[in-house]
Order: sequence, then C-alpha cells, then structure tokens
Amino acid sequence: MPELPEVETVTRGLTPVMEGFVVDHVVQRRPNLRFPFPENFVGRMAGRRINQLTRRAKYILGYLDDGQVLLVHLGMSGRMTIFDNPVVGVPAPAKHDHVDFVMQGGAVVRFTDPRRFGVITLIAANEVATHKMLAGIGPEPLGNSFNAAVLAAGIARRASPIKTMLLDQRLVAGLGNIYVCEALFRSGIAPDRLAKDLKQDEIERLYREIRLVLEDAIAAGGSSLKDHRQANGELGYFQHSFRVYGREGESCTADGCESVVGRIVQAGRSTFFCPTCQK
DNA sequence: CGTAGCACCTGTCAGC
DNA sequence: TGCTGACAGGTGCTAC
Repeated sequence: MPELPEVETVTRGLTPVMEGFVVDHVVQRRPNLRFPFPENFVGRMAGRRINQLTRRAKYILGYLDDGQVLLVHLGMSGRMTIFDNPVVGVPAPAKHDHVDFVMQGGAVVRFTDPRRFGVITLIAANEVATHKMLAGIGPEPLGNSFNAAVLAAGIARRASPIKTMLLDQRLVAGLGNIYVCEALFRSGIAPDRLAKDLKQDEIERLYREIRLVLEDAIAAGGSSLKDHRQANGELGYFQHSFRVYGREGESCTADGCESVVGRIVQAGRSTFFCPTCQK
C-alpha cells in the first residue's frame, strides 16, 4: 500500500538491517520490472556498503559507498520482506519474488511485486536532484519547504479538480489516491472543486490536514508494527482506519452526519467522499 | 504550457 | 465451476 506513509514505514523497517551493512550479493530473478534493471546490477551491488537509507517522495534511496544510489519504488504492489531469523531461514522464492538483497549483517531483504510497476535502479549520487525520476518532484509534505503559501501558489489559476492536482507529484510529493481522499474529507473540501477556486482558509485547512493525515498514518505504522514489520517480516502494511477511502455506500463517520460515502471517477481513478461534509 | 487518456502488469472479486 | 468485466495503493509517455 505504498503511499508516503507506507514507504516511510518500509524505509524505517529496512534501516536496522541495511544501513551501515555491506551487500554480500544480490539475487535478480528477471530482467526488468517497470523498466529494465540497470546494466550489471548484480555486479555493481556486490560488496557495496549502504551508508545511508532515506526516502524521497515514494522512493527509497540507498546511498552506497562508491557514489551510486540504489533507487527503489514499490509501484502499486511492491513489498519488502526481511528474513533474519536463522532458525526460520529464507523461504524458497515464490512467483513474484524478483530480487533478494543478501546482507552481510545476516538479513535477506526480499522485493516482491506481482504487478511489476515497481522500479529498482542505480543512479549517481550527484544526480539525485536531477535524475529524470526525481527531478521536478515537489516538496516533502512533512518538511519545512511545504506550507500553505506553497500549496496556494501551486494550485493558483489551475483548472483541474483539486483531487487530481493533489495526485500530481510536482505539486507536493508522496500523496496517493488514499491520502488525497482522506485529506480532502478531513478538510471538508469537495474533490471536484477546481483548484483555482479554493479560498485561502480552505487552502490552509487542506495544508494542515495533508500533514496531519500523513503524520497519523506514519505514527500508526510505527505503533502497530513492532520494528515496523509483521511477524512474517513483511514491512509497511498495518491496520488503517480510513474515513472515506474504500467505504462507498457506508455511512459517513462524521458526528451527526447521515450521509453515505460516495464514489466518483476522476482522471480514471476512484474518489471517495462525503457529499454532505465536503463542500 | 496544461490537461486528459492510455499504457504498463497481475490478481481478486462480483455477477452471471 | 468457469467465464467476463471491473477494479486495484503509481507514474511516464503521448496526443490534443
């Protein structure tokens, strides 16, 4: 379920077994995911120490000791699972287990992705800001460079519905379909409102709720998953409680609201909303 | 330039 | 049970 909070949770879960450790070797079981793996991926990873593991937007970045950066995107269905219990061992790879990172620290980190919309590649450290996949990505929503004024400037005069705009990673990084729906519900803004028509107080509410919904989700991941992982070692999946997402036809959770959650399709993607709470 | 739509893949579920 | 169609947490590319 990879939007920003899930990628953050996965990154935090991987850090104790990857950061500061040397990659003994990588097992690559197919030539491509969404894109081909980089030339000689296995050879270029072997023996490299991962100096630092961080997240930018929905990408996991592993800074290697030779100036390369391992870039991982989970796409729609990508998952990471840690195997570091010597008693249990490492299960035989299943159909969609495409890559294993075998760490000298003793852990095996397995990348699984049925739909293969994920990305694994290597870039140079000095390309992190300019590489095609990262250039143009907007501010981190939880960082200092994102605020109501930045959001206001980004949506000013834009003729797209606010829902569609918020999915655009150039405006703000890391929001996906779930948290856009949730943030709009929490701020009481109808998803089909045109971005340029939002009033200042609405933009400020939206800004606050974007931050809060993401912070809540990250906190939920940290508190409901011991070491950010489930008993089977899988990272980033935890019990969410969404107010509108996936709740079409169910009653609105707002106090005193008698309405039923609706669903519309915008830019080809489902939007869940309360027709009464969101104006 | 801004915007919309398609493409990439596989799995799951509802309905017949 | 088997088939079909709709749908799924993302994003790059192309065409208007």
